[in-house]
Amino acid sequence: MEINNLSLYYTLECGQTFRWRRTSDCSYFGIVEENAFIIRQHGNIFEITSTESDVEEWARRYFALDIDLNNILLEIDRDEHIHKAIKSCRGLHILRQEAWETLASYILSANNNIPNIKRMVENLSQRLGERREIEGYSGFTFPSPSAILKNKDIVNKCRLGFRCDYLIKAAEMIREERIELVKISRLSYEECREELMKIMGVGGKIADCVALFSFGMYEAFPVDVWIRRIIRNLYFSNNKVSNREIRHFAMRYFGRYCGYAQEYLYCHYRLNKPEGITSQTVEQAQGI
DNA sequence: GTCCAGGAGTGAT
DNA sequence: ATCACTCATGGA
Repeated sequence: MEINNLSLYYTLECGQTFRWRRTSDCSYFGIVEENAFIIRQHGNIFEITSTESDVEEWARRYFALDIDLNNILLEIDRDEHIHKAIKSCRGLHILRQEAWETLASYILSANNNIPNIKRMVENLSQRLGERREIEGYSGFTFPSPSAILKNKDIVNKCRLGFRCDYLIKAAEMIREERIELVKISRLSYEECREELMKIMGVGGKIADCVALFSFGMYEAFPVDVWIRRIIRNLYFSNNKVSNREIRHFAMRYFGRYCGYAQEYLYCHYRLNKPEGITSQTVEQAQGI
């Protein structure tokens, strides 16, 4: 299918999802909900192979192709810093990911790094998810709350550290319907954030990640150590400033699509200056 | 051995 | 409200 202005590299490797693997020929293999996918990009032509029947409909939803990305980027393009990030991460879309997996993954992200988060998510999936295969690649679905609760002993062996209890308590809240993610997704952003923060192990940052990366609430601005550094450096002359102040500043400064500003800044400052990824690799992965 | 990683809970002030 | 401390794990 033809999709304009979508970069698989920036979209799948900017850190919003932990479930995609770049293959040797720079296509991507991943499991999303119940299905396995392989996506190949040649410029603006995307070849999607999947166990899912309607891949075009899936892609429209998952990559949020209904949004007007150019208009969003125009609105957040406030100065030369963000302008540079927008230009360098061309084609980065914020995904609409499944809510439970997103919540669980970001609970595991606390005081953790991306390779280790990926390892933990993969560990859980291998042990408690269902196997899916496509074109010789295989992976596992992310375990449901009930699958996790039926196998707490196995969860305890997944090396989740202090986050293990948080994950199990969150799964209990979901199963007991004390938290209903579908309902929460329909609330206003502020109410949504408040509800998510009732979950043990979910503070403001993780609530914002779920709101942004699952519910498409672009007014959310998650503040992690990297975005904190970036904002402090670019807009506060490295002066002392709290995470709350950073968040309020960014929401006011970038406006209703500040979540996109957050992701472009994060991606630009992390992914475009990576160790181990040469610019050549980047270009290959971009499908140039 | 030390420091850091897409933080959050707890308790003291 | 804001601080300091702690939490388990793996990599540099």
